[in-house]
Amino acid sequence: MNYWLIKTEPGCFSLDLLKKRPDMTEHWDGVRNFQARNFLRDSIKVGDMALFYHSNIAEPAVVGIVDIVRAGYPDFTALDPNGEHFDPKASPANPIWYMVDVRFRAELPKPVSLADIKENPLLADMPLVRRSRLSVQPVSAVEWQVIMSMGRLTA
DNA sequence: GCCAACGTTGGC
DNA sequence: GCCAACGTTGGC
Repeated sequence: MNYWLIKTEPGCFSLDLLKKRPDMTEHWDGVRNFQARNFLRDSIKVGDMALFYHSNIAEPAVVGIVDIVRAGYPDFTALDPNGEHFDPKASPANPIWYMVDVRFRAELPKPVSLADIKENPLLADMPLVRRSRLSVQPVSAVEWQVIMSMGRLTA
């Protein structure tokens, strides 16, 4: 079982949206970065959990956690010429891009902001802090526990 | 809205 | 295969 952090802009895919449909899964699609793609395709497994991070807003923060309910499979949004995530190089035989399905698990009673994360020396090695724009990144067990505790979420 | 970081593209 | 130009991300 591994831990991850996935970023979304709440304008297009917010935790609230997931929360409203606790019994449904959602495709987490549109990732167009090779390093992130590799994690989605090769590393993320069913049963893994991910921190749900809202970016590109006034106070970017980890706002909740989601379960990975389906491991990497081809991101069909790359094949839709009218879609926002269309990639002319992708084809059914060579999908290039991958996505996973996630399901709402919990909301953090206290969102953990990027500022909070930067202040905590235990979290200094997170790619998030190292100014990476990576939209899917691994999280260590220790980092996970620290963020759970900062977010006042008890298992 | 600005701009720094950084990944990708394409000419050579 | 180098590297300049360009596009995107995302914090501020």
